[in-house]
Amino acid sequence: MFEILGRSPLFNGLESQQINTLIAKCPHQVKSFTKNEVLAYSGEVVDKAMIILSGRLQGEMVDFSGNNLKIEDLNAPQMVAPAFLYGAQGLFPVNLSASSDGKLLVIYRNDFTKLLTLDPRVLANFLNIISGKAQFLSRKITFLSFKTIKEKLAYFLLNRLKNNNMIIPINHNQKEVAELFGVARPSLARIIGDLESQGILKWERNQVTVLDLNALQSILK
Amino acid sequence: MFEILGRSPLFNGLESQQINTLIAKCPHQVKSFTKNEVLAYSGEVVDKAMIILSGRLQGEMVDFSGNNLKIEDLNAPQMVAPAFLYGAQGLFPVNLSASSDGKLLVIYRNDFTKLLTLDPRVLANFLNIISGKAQFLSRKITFLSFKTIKEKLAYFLLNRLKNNNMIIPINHNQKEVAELFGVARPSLARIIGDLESQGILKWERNQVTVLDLNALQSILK
DNA sequence: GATAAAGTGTAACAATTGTTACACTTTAAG
DNA sequence: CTTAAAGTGTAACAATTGTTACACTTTATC
Repeated sequence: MFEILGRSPLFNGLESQQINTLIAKCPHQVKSFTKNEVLAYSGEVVDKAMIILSGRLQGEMVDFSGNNLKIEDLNAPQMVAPAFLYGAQGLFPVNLSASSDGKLLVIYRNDFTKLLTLDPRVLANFLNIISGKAQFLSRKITFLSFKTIKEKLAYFLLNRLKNNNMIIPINHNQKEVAELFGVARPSLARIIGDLESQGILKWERNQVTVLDLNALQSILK
Repeated sequence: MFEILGRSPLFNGLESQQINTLIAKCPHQVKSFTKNEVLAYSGEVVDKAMIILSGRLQGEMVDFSGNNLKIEDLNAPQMVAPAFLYGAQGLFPVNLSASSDGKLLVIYRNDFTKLLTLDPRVLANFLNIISGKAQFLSRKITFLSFKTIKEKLAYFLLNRLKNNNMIIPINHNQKEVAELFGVARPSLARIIGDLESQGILKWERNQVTVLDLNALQSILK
């Protein structure tokens, strides 16, 4: 168990022995789950920290018609929904079920809070985890706020410019970039063609050359 | 100062005297700022916690052309960018400047981490603050993921259904709802009219009646 | 009750993207 | 080198939303 936990971001920087000592001071359970068992339903309160010790869980979004859409696999030593353990709306965002047999380390929220005070590294690690989630979501929102493919493409390219080097390596084909943007591949190709026609950029298979940086930037005004 | 901090969510549940004791144990500065002073630029590392004691700050998004768009006012006793203090990409998401003269409580990150270990209430409060941010952002992403106005409206209405009561009070006019969705008011009205024509709902000034719940739900398949 | 303001409904047209299809080009495999 | 597979470019048409304008309805004010 402590070897697995040693690989968890929550205990980054700690040795197995140190993790052992910490966990021993903290009320916890090791809970087994069996394949297809439902561990939590969307909308339920998250009142305990859960770290996967073995096996696999899956998170499924339930739409308003009752259909399930699998959105994420969770393996050891991942922590389940860390950003929902605290906060006024700390409800499971998805249905959580088991894809296989396995084990969970379970620590109730108040006990987990105490665990965080026992070692500043664990505290900082947990703060890093949930802050990282928030920052990822923040960046995603920036991207989703762009309404046109042209804006998405401009943002994508401008974010990859380095040291005023106008040649941007791209190791995705057009289909993959389109999927990244959530748009249709031919539609993306159309916009690329438009920007090429306007002399703003030159798109090749593994690289893009920005020809008119000002024009590209002003797409995002 | 401690009266102001007593109103900060970070110190919720603590008396002024307790806050006084905690802060005294923690290296900190009280920094003054003057109107129009730039306190931080977008992209700079967030290495200290900053809590406004007096005055007002504003966060401005800088687009790629260098234009500033004011997005947020911050007053006492708010904390500046709490979700960016930890995490690998903990960079200021905006330019931060002063709208007036005022004062900030400044605590460097490592010292702030230690402060969090001194009182489990403060720790839980901070975890609540940044977890709440993540949860808010997560909900926003759900909404932004809807591509059509019909989907946005279905989600908006289904989220307001309570106790199988098909009458939903709406205390926004169409213009306000359209702004909430980030769409054009006539376009929203068009979709409302479409759904009314289909017998799915009846839209009145202060309320909406859901006439065909199944149809509304299946918009979100 | 009359008038003004605010809110709503709708039409015409423009802009953007999605979908489907297929031709062409490039890359990979044998 | 040849063939097959993958990637790209483009067209035609459909779907959705935005913009502008204005008529109509409802609400607020005097």
